[in-house]
Amino acid sequence: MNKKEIKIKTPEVAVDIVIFNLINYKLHVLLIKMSKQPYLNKWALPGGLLKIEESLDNAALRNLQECTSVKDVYLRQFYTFGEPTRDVTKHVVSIGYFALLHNPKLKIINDPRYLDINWVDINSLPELAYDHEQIIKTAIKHLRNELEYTNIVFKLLPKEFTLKELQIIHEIILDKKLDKRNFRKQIFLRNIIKETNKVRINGKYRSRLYTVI
Amino acid sequence: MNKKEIKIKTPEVAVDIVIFNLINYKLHVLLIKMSKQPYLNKWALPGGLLKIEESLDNAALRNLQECTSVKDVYLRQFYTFGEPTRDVTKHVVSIGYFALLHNPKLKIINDPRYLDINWVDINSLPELAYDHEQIIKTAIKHLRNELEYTNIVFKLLPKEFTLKELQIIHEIILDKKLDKRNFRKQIFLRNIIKETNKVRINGKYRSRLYTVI
DNA sequence: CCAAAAGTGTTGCGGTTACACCCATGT
DNA sequence: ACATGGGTGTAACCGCAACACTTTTGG
Repeated sequence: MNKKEIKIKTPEVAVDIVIFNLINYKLHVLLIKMSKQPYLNKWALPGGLLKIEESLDNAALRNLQECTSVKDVYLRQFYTFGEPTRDVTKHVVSIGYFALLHNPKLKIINDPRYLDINWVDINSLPELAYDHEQIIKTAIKHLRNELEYTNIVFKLLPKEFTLKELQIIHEIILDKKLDKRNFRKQIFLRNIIKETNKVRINGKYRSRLYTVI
Repeated sequence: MNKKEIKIKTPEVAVDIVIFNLINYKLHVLLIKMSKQPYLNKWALPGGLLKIEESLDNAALRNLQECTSVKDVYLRQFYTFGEPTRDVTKHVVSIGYFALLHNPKLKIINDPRYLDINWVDINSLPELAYDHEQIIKTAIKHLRNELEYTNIVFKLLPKEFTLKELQIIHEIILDKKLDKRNFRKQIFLRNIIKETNKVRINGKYRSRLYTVI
């Protein structure tokens, strides 16, 4: 008698994490390559089943930390995906989280479920396992929406950043060009950053560094 | 050998529905009284376990229709609650939905889980089972938020309504007084309602009825 | 004639947008 | 000297908020 024969069929619960990171002024997400059928060699989001007596936020953080070494991370639930067909093998309801962080170290993969791990530009996603493309698209919408109400964008930047960088991130997430002077006016008006006395030297150009208040 | 002994412990999945309705110009939610320990005689939200191979939206609609007779209903997922302690007996992850409707017929209760069913003013909630108070509070926040972006508020009104009624709903949900002239200007500007040639007579007063475009 | 609700416009302010030139520096 | 990016201010416009009186009608 093995487990499968006696298992009572109920939907299972998982979390999937859309981990955003900015590389070369492009928004990337962390993907892992799967080691098992039916999604062998397909890319997918990090994630996994919720453990009994574990909170959703914990499960998200745990799965995040299996891939990256991070301390201060913005991690937020944004939507739950439950179509019975989203996983071809069984019915799994997945709670979507997105994370914002800045160039974290990736951990060596020691998870047998994963063959590889990589940052992928959100504009050049490969074919993804499950409904993970939809999850990423939905995450981007929520990220865009939150940008307008919160200061989460700083989580994608290093401690010290230039105004140009800050503007570019806004442009990427909102997917439109912004006016330099209006952008700076607005930022200063909101009183959320302050000058440092440092300057970033980039070739012959130098620009002032700022930091979050 | 019974089921309990061989059951593999995993979190279960449920949906809970916050059904909003407007009664006497007050926002109400539908609550049911529970028939079983440990929440015997406690009020709770309608809801129930997700069936295998059932979509979340379907589960929400099914549970909604067990209580009310509705055709056109606005039903929307807003957040997922998964604290292991939210149900004292087992670990249930619950996907929260809210529904907007106008004075639906309540069905006779034929669900053995329910002793009673009732509309309750959101400002005089009794002590609730599980974390349902938190779920309702969260639903109200999301309702308020959506009000600013969408036209969902009409789902709480009859087909034909007065501008006064429309304004009152906005005031209730936003929890603040609005200026009559500004409100009407805005509504007309948005081009979302049109005049009917009917008039509501209320005692000695009469006001024009409008309908959604 | 008085009380109560319906209905109707204008003005001012504040925030957003549009827009162009100078500076510093490395080649 | 010139090419490139960094940095800065003003004017027009639009949406939002504040605000009060007239009309109707039942008692």
